[in-house]
Amino acid sequence: MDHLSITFAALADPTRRAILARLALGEATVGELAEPFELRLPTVSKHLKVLQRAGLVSQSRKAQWRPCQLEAAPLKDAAEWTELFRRNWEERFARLDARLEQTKKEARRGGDER
Amino acid sequence: MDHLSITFAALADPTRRAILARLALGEATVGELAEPFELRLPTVSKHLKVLQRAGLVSQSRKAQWRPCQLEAAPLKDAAEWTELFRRNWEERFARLDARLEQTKKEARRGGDER
DNA sequence: TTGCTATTTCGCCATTCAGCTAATTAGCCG
DNA sequence: CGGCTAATTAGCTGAATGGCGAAATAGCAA
Repeated sequence: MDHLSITFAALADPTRRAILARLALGEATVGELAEPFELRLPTVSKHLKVLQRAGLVSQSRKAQWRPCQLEAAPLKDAAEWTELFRRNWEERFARLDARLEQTKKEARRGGDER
Repeated sequence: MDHLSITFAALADPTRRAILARLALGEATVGELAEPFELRLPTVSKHLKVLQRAGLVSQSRKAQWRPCQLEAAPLKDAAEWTELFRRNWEERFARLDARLEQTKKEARRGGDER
């Protein structure tokens, strides 16, 4: 699987997006991350593994805790893809729109030349 | 499932992103979309349904053809979420970084006042 | 060592998903 | 009508996913 697909897949879950939002406020342990959701630890642990596979989260060690930290790089890639795509398309759309406008104008002032 | 999750999930497949890219060039029938991939029609049809559920593609009818068209609105939502998140986080990161810089400076010039 | 806490790994189950083939529907044309 | 093409639906598979509880691991503390 390509990087972009893995990133989008990781973002395609509200729980995982909430985890990311929480991590944006600063490091947190797995337990701390689990607390606001009504989810068992193993479940959260699995979500974290998905996020790590996407490179969105990294984990360090402090005694028996494994604090998680946000990593923004893949998010940047995803944002870039989406933005670029959208911009390209809107440009194209604008050009198409202009052409239709033009055609309409020609039709109004002449009818069937061309 | 929420809108954003559905959109991200739809984007989390290279085939579907390729279909969107093709549609950015203009309308296409299901057969035309299927051709460049080595995929059977029903498979492409299923991908299209996922894209439609996400509101990324709309389908009209022309005789026995069902030309597909790109719809950009959900992409905008996804881009916005990602960009906003990233920007927020980078701001926060910059602030944290500045604070660390500050702490380092204080440590250098004094040691343990606080 | 024993015990306590934090976290992961291991199975298990139900659901979803990407792919296929075969069959069905929809619409044209002769 | 009958035949042709386009596309969808139905039904199947294997793989992945999200949830769980139970067991294993890692590290501190007494």
